[in-house]
Amino acid sequence: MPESPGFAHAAWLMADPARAMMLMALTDGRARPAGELARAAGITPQTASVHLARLHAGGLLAMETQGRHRYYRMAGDHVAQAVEQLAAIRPLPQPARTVVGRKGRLLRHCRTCYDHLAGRVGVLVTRALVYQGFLVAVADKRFEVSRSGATWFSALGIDVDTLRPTRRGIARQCLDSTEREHHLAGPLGRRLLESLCDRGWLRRSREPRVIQVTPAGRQALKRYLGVDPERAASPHGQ
Amino acid sequence: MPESPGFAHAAWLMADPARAMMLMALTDGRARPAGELARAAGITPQTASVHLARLHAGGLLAMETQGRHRYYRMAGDHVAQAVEQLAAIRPLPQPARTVVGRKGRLLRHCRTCYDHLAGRVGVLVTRALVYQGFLVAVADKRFEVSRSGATWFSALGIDVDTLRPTRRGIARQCLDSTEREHHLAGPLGRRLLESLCDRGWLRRSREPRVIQVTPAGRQALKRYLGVDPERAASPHGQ
DNA sequence: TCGATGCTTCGTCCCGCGGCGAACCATCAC
DNA sequence: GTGATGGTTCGCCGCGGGACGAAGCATCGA
Repeated sequence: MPESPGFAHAAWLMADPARAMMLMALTDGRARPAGELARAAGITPQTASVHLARLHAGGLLAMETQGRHRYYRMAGDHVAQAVEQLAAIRPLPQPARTVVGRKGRLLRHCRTCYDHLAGRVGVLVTRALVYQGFLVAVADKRFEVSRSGATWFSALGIDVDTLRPTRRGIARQCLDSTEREHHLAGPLGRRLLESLCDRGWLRRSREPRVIQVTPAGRQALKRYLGVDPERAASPHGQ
Repeated sequence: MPESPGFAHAAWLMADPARAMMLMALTDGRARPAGELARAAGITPQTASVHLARLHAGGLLAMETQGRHRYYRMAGDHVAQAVEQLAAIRPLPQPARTVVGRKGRLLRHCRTCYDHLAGRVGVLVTRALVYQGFLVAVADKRFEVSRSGATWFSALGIDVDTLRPTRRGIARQCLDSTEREHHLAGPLGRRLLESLCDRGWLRRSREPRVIQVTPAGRQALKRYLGVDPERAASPHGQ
């Protein structure tokens, strides 16, 4: 009668295709009503209701009632991070490589991960910030912001000192599921994405999670960070 | 016909109790033969064989054949990270929620964990020690004490060099059950708690496990570590 | 060569869980 | 009030997959 480890339950909740689809639809951090999630998962409302109740009881989703609607959202970024971490586990590559469509390429290139920047652009930006000494990777999957980093961020209108740190600090290392390298997450990551969008350097696409780099953004990334995502080589060479 | 997201498969592999037990047995990073894992999971060898093959194909485990034995180990650090991340997701404790009274709050705030400091204060102190570079989180759930750290501890009358290391070293990372973050354990953790009590900065309460921070202690924590536990944001405040 | 050991494959049983239709409950509009 | 809409609960069905016994395959020791 070996008791199953605690993580098995959370894993079980994520394992079902319908539940996984709903979690996927919530990766942007926004809250959605149950019906919309049912449609996103391709199941009937009553089935979705059971799933959502389980995800809620399991601590994966937070729920808020508004009138006759029930809005669900991720219970926290630790859940989103678990999803990302799981997505980084890839089955042994069988002979054929999967065909990636246009949308897949766009997502790989630049997307949001919960509430911050991810994909190749997210990784390149983070890598540059570390390379320039603005961020320092420290223990416990965190980043530390250096003095020069604080100055750099303030040039973007981000006052690092006024950011409210969460339990896990102000800047976290989040494993990018497609690039298999860390990108910037946490309050600072969220604020950075916000700021880049405000400046018109990045633009949210109509497709969920897809982010576009504007021409002005491309110039700015090159100038301020020496990053040119269009020309960067793919990380996983083969 | 929505295709289920990629992470669902990895989650499914972790969701089964037997597979979870085997993964658990491999969290130390060492390789173990199939039979031993079967025993650890409490299942027959033939059942374990199927599970292990799936975990291997799914990219969670690496396999190595030696003679008639087959050794399995974690496929990489990213798998262990995913397990940890999932373990951090806890179902919301419905009944206990309302029962968390004064004593519960006190325990959450500051308590002993076996022989060392835990709770919010324990985590904040540890976080500060890492942030200041006195402790460095290294592999195998250990902390290393830096040069500056040794100096800092000696100012508290703790001679790091004379501490008798156990099998797992002198300073361990212990996952805090309420804060979901590591705090300092091991001989150094024990000694630190002892020292803070001796100086009158902390005081054991009459209730078991509860620790009180004295006014002098609050001042000292702020001065020496920049930590003010009374003002720190609530851990589970979203 | 022969038996012992470690692991896998095959065949079979059966429980758990996801799915939907129908009915029920709550809120909003009028 | 009535009807409409969003969400949940109930009941039943079907299937996927996890369990083990038995048999098969490979390697080691003598």
